[in-house]
Amino acid sequence: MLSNSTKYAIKGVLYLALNSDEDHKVLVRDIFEVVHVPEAYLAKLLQELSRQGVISSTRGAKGGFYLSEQDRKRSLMDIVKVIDGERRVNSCVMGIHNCDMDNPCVLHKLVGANKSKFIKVLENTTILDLVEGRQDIEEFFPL
Amino acid sequence: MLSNSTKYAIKGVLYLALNSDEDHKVLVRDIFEVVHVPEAYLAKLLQELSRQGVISSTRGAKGGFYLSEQDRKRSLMDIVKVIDGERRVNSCVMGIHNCDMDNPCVLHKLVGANKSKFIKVLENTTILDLVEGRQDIEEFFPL
DNA sequence: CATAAAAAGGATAAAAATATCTTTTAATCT
DNA sequence: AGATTAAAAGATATTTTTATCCTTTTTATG
Repeated sequence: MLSNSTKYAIKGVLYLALNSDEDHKVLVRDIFEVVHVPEAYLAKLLQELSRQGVISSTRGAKGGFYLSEQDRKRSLMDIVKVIDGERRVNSCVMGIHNCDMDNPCVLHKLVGANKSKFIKVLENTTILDLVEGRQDIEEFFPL
Repeated sequence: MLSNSTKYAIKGVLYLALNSDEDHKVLVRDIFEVVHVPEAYLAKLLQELSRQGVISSTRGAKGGFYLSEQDRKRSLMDIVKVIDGERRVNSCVMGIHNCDMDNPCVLHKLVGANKSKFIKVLENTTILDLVEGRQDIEEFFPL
């Protein structure tokens, strides 16, 4: 359902949520070991998230990646959409053509309810929610 | 969550459930177009299912794939396990090491309940259930 | 303004998943 | 027995995903 890339991206963003802000930018070099994602690959993922406005970054000396206050209000789904694309998430669990939430196949009836909830969770949970103790982020590390 | 291969396999088995029995074996050649899976690839998947005893087959003239009465009592999870392997299904949604249903990470708390239900559905739904109108299989074709 | 720091971008490589092709083995039917 | 049919098995090819490397551009600062 979620690609490894998306999982990596979420881990990276959670790290930023815990360790960065406008004044404390973070280098990929400092994240990748903690979250167990290859440095260059994590860089690529964060770059893409930044390009799409889901996270923030500045180049050059004293630069790095960080989360603005706005960024923290992003949902997990925002990350998923950037990395996996909307299609992957919304498409039929069974890969059946012409089948989606509105026009479900048998397997959807069986499984779709769960999937819908899963998607809603992703949509309704922000980075902030996760960090602000609504979920106990501590347990999340080491990732 | 489910690989394409597993989805293909489920489609193939459902076709067998609807169109085969001990006396009416079915050739891959007759299935693949209906379920929209490449012939040789579907053959591979069905062979594996047969080898693992989830479906039945005989070689040679009058041979083919079919579902015995026993086979029909198999759960969807049995198919998933053969094709994707147990690990893939049971492993952490987030790919976090040392995290599973018993020892869940944050994302598990968030998402795990849905996943558990999803798994239970797969475990508790047999081929027979799907075919015997407990689920309306007709809608399932064309796959 | 020079230099160093850091993300961005492009091109390539490796691995995994998906798919195909060819040969072998087993069953059935003259 | 021999011919034919069809799955099983093995080898190979393609595509997608994941990952790395190297160069370029941007920015801050001494």
